[in-house]
Amino acid sequence: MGHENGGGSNNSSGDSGATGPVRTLADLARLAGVSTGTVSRALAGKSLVNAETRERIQALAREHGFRPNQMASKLRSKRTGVIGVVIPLGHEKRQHISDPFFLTLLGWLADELTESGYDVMLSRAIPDGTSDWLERITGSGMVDGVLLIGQSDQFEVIEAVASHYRPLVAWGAYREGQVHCAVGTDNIAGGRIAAEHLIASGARSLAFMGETKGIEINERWRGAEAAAQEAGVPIMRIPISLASDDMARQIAEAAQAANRELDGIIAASDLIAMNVLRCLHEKGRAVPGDVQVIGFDDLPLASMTMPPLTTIRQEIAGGAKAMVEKLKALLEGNPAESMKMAPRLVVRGTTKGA
Amino acid sequence: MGHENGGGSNNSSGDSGATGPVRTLADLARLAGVSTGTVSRALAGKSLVNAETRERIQALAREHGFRPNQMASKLRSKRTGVIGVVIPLGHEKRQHISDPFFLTLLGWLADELTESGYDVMLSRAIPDGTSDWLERITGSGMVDGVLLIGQSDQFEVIEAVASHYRPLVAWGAYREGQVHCAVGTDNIAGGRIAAEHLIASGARSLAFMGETKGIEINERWRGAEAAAQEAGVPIMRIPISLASDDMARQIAEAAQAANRELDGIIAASDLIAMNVLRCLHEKGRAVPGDVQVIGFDDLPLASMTMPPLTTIRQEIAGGAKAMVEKLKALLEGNPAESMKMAPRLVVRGTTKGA
DNA sequence: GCAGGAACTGCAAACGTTTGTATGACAACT
DNA sequence: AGTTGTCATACAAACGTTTGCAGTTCCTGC
Repeated sequence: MGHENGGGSNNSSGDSGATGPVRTLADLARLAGVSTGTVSRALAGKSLVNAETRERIQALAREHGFRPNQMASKLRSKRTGVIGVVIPLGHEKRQHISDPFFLTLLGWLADELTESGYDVMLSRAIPDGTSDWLERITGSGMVDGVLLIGQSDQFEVIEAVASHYRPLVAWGAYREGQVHCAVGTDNIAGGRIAAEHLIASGARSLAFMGETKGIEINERWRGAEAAAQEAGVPIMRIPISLASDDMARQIAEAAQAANRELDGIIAASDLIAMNVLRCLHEKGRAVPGDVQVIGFDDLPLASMTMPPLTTIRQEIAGGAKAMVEKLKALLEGNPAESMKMAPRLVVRGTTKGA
Repeated sequence: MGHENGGGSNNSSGDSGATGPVRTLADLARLAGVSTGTVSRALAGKSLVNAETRERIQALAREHGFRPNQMASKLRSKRTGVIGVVIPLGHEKRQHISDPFFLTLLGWLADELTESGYDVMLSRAIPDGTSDWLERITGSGMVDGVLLIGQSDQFEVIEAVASHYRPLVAWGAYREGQVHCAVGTDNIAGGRIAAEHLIASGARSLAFMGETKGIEINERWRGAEAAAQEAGVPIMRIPISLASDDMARQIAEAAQAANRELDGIIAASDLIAMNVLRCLHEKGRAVPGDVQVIGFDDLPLASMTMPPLTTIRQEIAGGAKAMVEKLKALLEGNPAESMKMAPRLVVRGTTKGA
């Protein structure tokens, strides 16, 4: 391990002529006096090769810092060891991965995947009206499988691709009978819980803040709307773009317009909730005194706002783990069922609690 | 373009027997009645091939949803179009990519890289005492170049690898004469500015909160310490681990121990600052009335705390852009110089301002 | 002492591209 | 008309692995 030079048996300098850098199996084979096939097997640690020879070859490889070319290996073995993680930007024009929910999920996915020995290939995809954005990734032989961070408004495209490309798991909504495997939260229930909590805490006029074009947020809206109607409480919908600079302005305008009446705000995500909080603070409205606010996601930063944010928790870490497990099942040819996780109310300081 | 069937010249159904799925250039070549070489050139859009033939082949490819196998392509052309983005976890045992600074930088890097037509391969590397963690990535022929998100405590390893592997750019510190290209903030200046601002705003007893083993944070500490000494203000150093659950506890303990005297806290990062803020709030100490707090990074979430966080801004987006540009220069064989960006004080609500 | 296995190892054929060179056709110039 | 040149395409050699199959050696049991 420690010193290598000075030992004597090594040929680190001047042996049988200038042995250039060892770049290929063939080079190493020549050095070891065996065939490339044997070297390949030895490095793969297969038992087909004599233990002693294997050790010798591995030592030689280490000494010369040799690493087999992955492209060649992958081409031949038709297995890349790479999972594509794709973020469909969908309707959002702003071309950013920087959304904290995406990043959080990505972090957990990356952890799980590397844990399982996979490499992660990150792609930001901008749907273009065809299914090309996805098939470019699935069909290139570059990845063994694909993980989708969100469905955006591309449900049909994903279905179409999944019908002929098996190893694909998406974070998002599950609709009865869909073919692609999805892991996500029960957003309708989540929306409902949020509205019910607000109403139970005394809110009498609600607003839902979020752009409802994406499937998931649309479901949250529908859940909230249903709960409000059942309770006979008025609820309005205020679309908020996710592009962060617009967001503040839009929220300000919305708050302006609906100034007095509102006393309960359901934000479609924690990110929106944080902006709402700040906006209300600037307007001098007390939270939760004048207005109660509830978020969605329970990102790490939700507990750091002032007051800490009441929110609907999605099990992001658990979901990431499930996504990877299901993908692995699919890669092995086994079926994988979609999974809908129950959302959980986390009461903190922005609602009057129960 | 529009309809293809019914024209007559196409063989989309029933022609010369069941033309199975088109998987290789050879398949397509047979269909088009040309050689694989021509198909390859046609799909690459090279001018060596007759415009008409090229169109025909491209149309055929589209029709059959053919995509050339990337592994084969990359093997042959020795160019992968992939950039490895590596997060060295270094001294931190906790194996998480989820640090918000990392994720923010990663987001920008991914945006810049995909913009330039590169794919992004994400690796979480756990340094193991050797340089293997890095060479495994650089030496595998899997990526064209490597971007390091932070140097952790692996400065020497990075230097060693960079001496024989050119296309490598790191976010982090620049030391006189280093061989690897680094892009980062002048952390010493940043630490100094933070301390000076606190002192100018009336702080008389400072604390620096952060683990100073990593190069960058160590520099921030040195800058702050120097400024404090010059002003004759006492400053203490409180190591804070970055593992988020420990963090809160450690901060609470530290605050306990140094209870009364402290009136100025320099957090080594915004994340730490947010935890400090929350902790102080729980203890009932007013910010900035009793204690002033300043962060470092200016992450998006810095403006969302209550009160909004005064911090030292690093140009993360600009830095990401620079990293990618420098990497591209290196990939083209040109030299690339390290870059040290000036930090900027952003005064918000957690200090008494000036 | 010999047949029948084990246990290893070598050989060579893929994997699916890209690309340098050769070939053929046809136009243009002398 | 012969030569030169251009253009379009075919041919075939890489790229560096993995892996089925076929040897080779050596041992075991009869």
